[in-house]
Formats: sequence, C-alpha cells, structure tokens
Amino acid sequence: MKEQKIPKETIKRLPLYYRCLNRLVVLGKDTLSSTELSEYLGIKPTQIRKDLSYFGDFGTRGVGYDLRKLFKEIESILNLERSWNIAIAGVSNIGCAIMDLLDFNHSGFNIVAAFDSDNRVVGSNIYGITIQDLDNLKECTADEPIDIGIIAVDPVDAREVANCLVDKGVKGIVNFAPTLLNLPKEIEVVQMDLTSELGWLVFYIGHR
Amino acid sequence: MKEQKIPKETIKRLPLYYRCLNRLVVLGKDTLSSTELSEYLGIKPTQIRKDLSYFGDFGTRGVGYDLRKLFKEIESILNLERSWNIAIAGVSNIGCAIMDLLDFNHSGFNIVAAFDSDNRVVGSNIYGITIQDLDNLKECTADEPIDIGIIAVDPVDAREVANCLVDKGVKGIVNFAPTLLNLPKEIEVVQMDLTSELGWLVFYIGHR
DNA sequence: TTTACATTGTGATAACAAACACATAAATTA
DNA sequence: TAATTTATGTGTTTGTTATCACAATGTAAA
Repeated sequence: MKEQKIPKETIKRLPLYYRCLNRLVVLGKDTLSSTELSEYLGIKPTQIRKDLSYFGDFGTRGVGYDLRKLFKEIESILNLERSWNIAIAGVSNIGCAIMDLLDFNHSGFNIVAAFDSDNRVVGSNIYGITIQDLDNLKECTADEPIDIGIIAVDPVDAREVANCLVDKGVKGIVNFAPTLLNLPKEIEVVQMDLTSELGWLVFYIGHR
Repeated sequence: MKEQKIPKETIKRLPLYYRCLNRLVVLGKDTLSSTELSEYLGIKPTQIRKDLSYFGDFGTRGVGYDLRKLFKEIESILNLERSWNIAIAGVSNIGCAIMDLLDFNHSGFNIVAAFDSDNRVVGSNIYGITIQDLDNLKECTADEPIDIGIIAVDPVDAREVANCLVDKGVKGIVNFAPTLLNLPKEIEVVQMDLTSELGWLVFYIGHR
C-alpha cells in the first residue's frame, strides 16, 4: 500500500464489493479470492486487487481474503460503521418508494424527516414518520442533524428545496428530479435520473 | 469533424444537453453559445464543443449554435426521433413511480406492458395498462415488440426476470434491483441503485 | 475597409483509470 | 525440504477522457 490519490471509480466500486461480501458473509463463507469475487461482480480480479490495495494489504498471498475481515475493512472505509440521517423532500410515488426501500433493508440510512407540499398528506404517517409541510423545511427543527437530503419533488421546486436542505446542514444530496442543482462545491450531489439514462441507453440500442 | 471512437462519457452527457436545449426552445430562445450552455449545466464550454464536434459542425464561429437545429441534431443522434416501447416488471412502489414518471412527461418512452407477482394487483389497471401476472412474462404476447425492460421486482427475482425479458427480445434493461445481472454483452444494462450511490456518497461526506 | 471582438472546432497535452506482467509469499505435494 | 500451485500486491504500460492553446471564421464598431 502506498499513499496516493484514490480514483473516484474505485470508490464507486466499493459499495458493490460491500454488498456482495455482505451476502457471502450471511451465507457463512470464510475465505474469498479476488477471482471468485470477480465472477460474482463481472469486475476483473486485477481491478479488485488494485482497488483494495489503495487502502491496505487485506489479503494473504496464496490464500485470498478473510471474508469477514475484508467486509469490516470496506465498511470502515465507506464510513458505514455509523448510521446516517436522511430527510426526504417529496413523498409522492418516488419518495414513498425510497422510504419503503430504506426502511425495509435498514442499512444504516435512517429516515428522520419527510416533507411534502400536498396538504392531503401533510400530517399523515408513513413508515413511522410524520409528514411535515414542505414550506416548513426552512424553519423546522430536527432532533438530530440531517446528513443527507433526498429530493423527490417536482422539477421546478428542486432547486429551492436543495438550497433549503443545504441551509439545514446536509452534506450530500440525492436528486431524483431532472434538475441541475447549483450548490456549493463542498456538497456532494448524486443525480438519479431515469430519463437521462434511457437517453444514452437508446443511443447504444439504436446503433446496433 | 473526424471519424473516431466516441467516448462513452460524451454519450452520457448528450441527454443533459438535450433536456436543457428542450427547455430553452420552449422559452423561445434562438441562439446559444457553448459558454451559456455551460453556465446552465456546470460543464465546461470546451467539453461541450468537443462532445458536439464528434458528430458534426453544428455551430457557427463567432455566433454560436442555432438552438432548434442543435436540439434536432441531438435528438437524432440519441435516436429520440422514434418512440421506444417499455415493459415494466414489478409495479409496487418503484414500479408505479416509474409508470407515473414516464406517463407524465410522455417523452417517447411508452409503457406497453406491466407485470407483477402480487395477485391483488394482477388484472388491475394502472395508467391505462392492465397489470399481467409476472409468471406469464415468458408466454405473454405483446402487440408491439418491447425495446426496453425495466426491472423493479424483488432482488432475488431480478436475474430470472432479466433473462425472460431478454428472451422476449428487449435490447436494453434498466435495473432498479441491487442485483448483478448476467446477460449477453449485447444487452445494454443501466443499474439504478440508490444504496450503492449512498455508499460512495458517505465516503466523501465522511472524509471532510 | 480595417480593427476589435466573439465564438467555434481541433490538434496537442495532461490527467485519470484499466490492464498487464511479474515479484512475492503462503499452502500443498512429492 | 524442494518443487509446484495458488493467489496477492504493485510498478509499468496502455487506453480513455478532459483540458488547453490556438487557428479559423463570423459580427460589429471605428
């Protein structure tokens, strides 16, 4: 292992390793080689070893990786040992789907607040969370600090909501609205955009 | 313009250009410079020009791009002049959200079939589509060929559903299940995976 | 008409990421 | 214990993508 800049692409693969390892741990497996992991994930074994080597020498030559140990290492690298508080803006279809997903596979991501602009749902309770009025986002006080905001509101409202979330102190945003957010560069943004993905998909489908 | 390999990253940016241009067309704008587009999208003007130059000389030096013309060019490049038929597997929360999204901003992506394994929803009608039994996916006949399959079923079923969709002739798949699909390489796959995205997001949030 | 300015298109360069080749080391077998 | 096999870790090479510098070209002003 050597001190050097870690490629962003490496970081993006770590969650894939993490999930796969988690499943194998549950299955009771003990040792894992990069070749075997490679077969599960369709990522070349040299790539996997290179990725892991940025963070340490986790394996044993001639043997492979101690599955449980490697799992814990990646968990630590990704900061998944602690849990993260999430606020959701917009609880129509997508918002609900997300709440369902995160509530179901309770994976360290806790929904601590949810907002909507529809008076018919404000005050109601979804997955144990009382839906607050979106207009109160600015003023509302949360018991715990919110780490991450998920935006599932109408595209035209996305930018304002994003700014409010940043004011509330979130460090990262996942944006399901097809809207470009103009945020301080220290805020990490993930754009989840089905229509864009379909756009490039059909480029490749059509060119065959 | 020169004949050469087009970077995948360029293709992935085209839908962003496309959507932004679409909005500006609606606003009645006529001419657009790469610098101006760059301000809307947060992508450097040289990057935009380089991307476009792979496909032709669409602009006029000293002037900029004819907005409407450029829009049509990108539409043509991405194969968005024609419409695309989509089948959805799984119409619980996420599936419904997708149907809503695609039905609402009818953007050339038409849902032509939907499937679910829950007997309570099979036969019901969502956004004008009668939900069919997922078990019938293999046998069912569609009036029109299905171009793209969207998987929104339980992770454990995703792989089998994907194979069925491929058998039915889809050329591309969007997979919302956190499951690696093992498909022939000529099938284009888009993985939409919130938990993975949250995984790398908190890496960067935590390291500050 | 000439000059100044705005803007595109592109070859060259730099930055980043993946793939490769192989040194290293543990386990197994003869 | 020597040879063989298995598997990791990493320096080097190759490939891909972004950035830069600037030539080419159009518009507007002097």
